[in-house]
Amino acid sequence: MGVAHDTMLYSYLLEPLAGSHALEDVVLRRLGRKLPSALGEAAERTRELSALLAPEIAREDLQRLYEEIELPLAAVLAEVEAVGVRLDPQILARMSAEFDKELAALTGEIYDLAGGPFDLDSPKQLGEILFEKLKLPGGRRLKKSGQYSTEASVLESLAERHELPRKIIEYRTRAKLKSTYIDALPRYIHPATGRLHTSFNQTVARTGRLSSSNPNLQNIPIGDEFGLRIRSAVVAEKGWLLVSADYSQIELRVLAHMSGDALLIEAFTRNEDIHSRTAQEIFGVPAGLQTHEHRRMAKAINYGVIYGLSSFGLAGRTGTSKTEAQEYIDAYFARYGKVKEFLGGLVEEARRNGRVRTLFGRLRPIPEINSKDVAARNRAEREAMNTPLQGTAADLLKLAMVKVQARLHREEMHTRMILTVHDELVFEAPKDELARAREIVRAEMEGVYPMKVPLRVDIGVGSNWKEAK
DNA sequence: CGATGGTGCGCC
DNA sequence: AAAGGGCGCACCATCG
Ligand SMILES: Nc1ccn([C@H]2C[C@H](O)[C@@H](COP(=O)(O)OP(=O)(O)OP(=O)(O)O)O2)c(=O)n1
Ligand SMILES: [Mg+2]
Ligand SMILES: [Mg+2]
Repeated sequence: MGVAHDTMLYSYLLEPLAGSHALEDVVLRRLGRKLPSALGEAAERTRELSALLAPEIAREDLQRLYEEIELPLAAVLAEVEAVGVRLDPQILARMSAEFDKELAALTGEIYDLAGGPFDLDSPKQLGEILFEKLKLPGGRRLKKSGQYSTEASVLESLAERHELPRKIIEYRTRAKLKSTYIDALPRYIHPATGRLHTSFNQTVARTGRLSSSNPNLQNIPIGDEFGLRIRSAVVAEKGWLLVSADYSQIELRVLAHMSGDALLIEAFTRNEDIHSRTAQEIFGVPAGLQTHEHRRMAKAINYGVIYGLSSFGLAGRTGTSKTEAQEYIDAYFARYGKVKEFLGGLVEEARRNGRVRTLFGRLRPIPEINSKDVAARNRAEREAMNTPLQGTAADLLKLAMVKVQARLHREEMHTRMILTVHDELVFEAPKDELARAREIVRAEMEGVYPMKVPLRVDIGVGSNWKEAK
């Protein structure tokens, strides 16, 4: 027997902002009573709940999203979680010892520079040392706690006045990698399978994205050499290979489709790389000479500008003046005229309906859109601009997951899906199935849903995740 | 002692 | 952080 009504998915689709969609909470919220502990009565309440929610799903036009995407996806996710990923604990064990030494040395240097020991993991203590004891300039106060801000960008701005801030940044970066990944991940290896089994949460993100927890495998480092080493610890079984398939410039392509902007559509029809072009424009580096870091920063700028980055924010990130930043933003939207119109239309839609939808009809309420609090309202406008694009990209990947998995099953392949990261799927394939697996993945992902622009997927293969990307 | 809030930061 | 969006986790500080 299959599943007919999934109240958790119903609830999430109807109220994506709700904090919980656990049966107990949904019964309380929607039926106004406590879920009985007696199983027979609990079953009655559950049936009553599904009878309430199913027609609402239909009224809100969420039926196809539920039947064709979310419900079949739940089964796919269960499989992906059960398969798990292999981790090479030796790579991380070596790094742990290495980081121990490095962190100890950094700690000593920092105490010397600070004129005494303190808790390096305490931003509160660090702030007092920097701005009171050492009397460094600035000292912006945080809103909620009144503490001094000690985040990396603040420390960076202090770096020319004192050696300490750089050391702190170095310490923080190393400590973060060690505590969150190097030491934490091996503890999650399941004794029975010898693999890592994350949870992919289907009812958490307000835009329709999936999230991953315990452990989170959607934020495995990639940034610098150490990050790459950590990523290389996610490995394929002997005789198998990892295949990574990541949509190229996905939300930009979604934007091109939804806005209908001719120039953006033409760019993708010509197979151009907008991130790389932005890198060239901002840093003056031609495509051939760009590092991953260049493209990554350019990507952040592209999405930042689209989703409401201010001239202040852009100037802070690029080091240019606020005036120049504003000129860049203006030029950006002047170039893509219909993009500006389209984003404005989303804000209008939110004002009118109190909510926005993705291409597939997924809903997100924007409750603060008419707020009198300027900050809250501005934030709501940015949410209204972001959600249809981020959410449509999520819908596309979810649909692709369902299709790819169906195809792998239908063709009785041994290739298995092991990870999903927003616009990327990772598979583990037996070496002799590799070519076929690649074909299937590319075909199903690129053909998932025909759009005004082609969808492109970058596919890589390797014995570990770093190599495959 | 555990829960909660805040800060900071890893990724997309 | 006043002003890209979306997450989860580690750690400190504080509260009850
Ligand atoms: N700083 C960032 C990075 C990513 N994203 C969103 C938009 C991207 O489309 C999506 C997927 O992230 P990718 O890193 O895969 O970015 P792209 O798909 O745009 O580029 P690429 O061609 O490198 O895959 O996540 C974002 O909003 N802000
Ligand atoms: Mg991508
Ligand atoms: Mg990606």
